[in-house]
Amino acid sequence: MAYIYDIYEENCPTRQVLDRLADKWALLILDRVKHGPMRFNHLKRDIRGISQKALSQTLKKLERDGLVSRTVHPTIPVTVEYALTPLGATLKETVAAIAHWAERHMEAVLDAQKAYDGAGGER
Amino acid sequence: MAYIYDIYEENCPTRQVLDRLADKWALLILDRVKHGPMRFNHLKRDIRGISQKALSQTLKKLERDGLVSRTVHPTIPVTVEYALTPLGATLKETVAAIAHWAERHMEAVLDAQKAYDGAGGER
DNA sequence: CCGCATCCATCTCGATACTG
DNA sequence: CAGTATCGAGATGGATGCGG
Repeated sequence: MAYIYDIYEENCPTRQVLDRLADKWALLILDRVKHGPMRFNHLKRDIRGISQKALSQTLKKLERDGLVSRTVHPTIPVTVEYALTPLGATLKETVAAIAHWAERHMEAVLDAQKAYDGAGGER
Repeated sequence: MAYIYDIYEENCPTRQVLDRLADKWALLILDRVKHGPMRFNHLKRDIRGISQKALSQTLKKLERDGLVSRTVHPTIPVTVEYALTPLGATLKETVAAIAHWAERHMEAVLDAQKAYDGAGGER
């Protein structure tokens, strides 16, 4: 299987996109938002362990990449909703595939880690 | 679609696996290695921009996770080959899906970035 | 050829505090 | 509610030199 672009080349545009996806928080946010719009603090509450800063930064990147939309409702106080854009929606299946792989093979990975650490890691 | 584990929970084992995959170099290495065993310096040459340190570290993580195998051939000088394990092979399709999404939608992302930067980014 | 050790610049991240 | 600003700590990355 060949690529149109050489993804092993530096500065390959595909790599830049790959870099964005290769982000722990980005994947979780995309997965969390795929069922419908969500507010900032709702995301922050749901995605345990993410700091406000990381959430803010990651959302901004995703917005810049056109994957997530940001809608401000002029209520008092303001509410801001984040949702998948049509472009972002095309990622749904891929993100789900990653998450499900992680689920299915998590135990095997954990076992491999144990075996590895037990074999050569101890001193 | 529900998950067996709550991937939004901290310390969820699935998240740990996700974190490993959410790595720029890991994805590139897995993709590069999926057609057969490769030597260390071959990988280093092919994956432009990766430092020896990053390659070495990422390979070790992948080996620990049981995704990549490391085989030392006692030649002089030694040659070391890295290959997908059976577990790693189950990731082939998923990694390919990510890479192909990046390829297909790269232009849209680049356009979105341009629009975003042009609209509110300039000062 | 493979890869670890070290040094050092850089960056990222989390916690905290403050604004519209 | 939804962020931005700031700061210090820790992780990360590249460059270099050495050893098996």
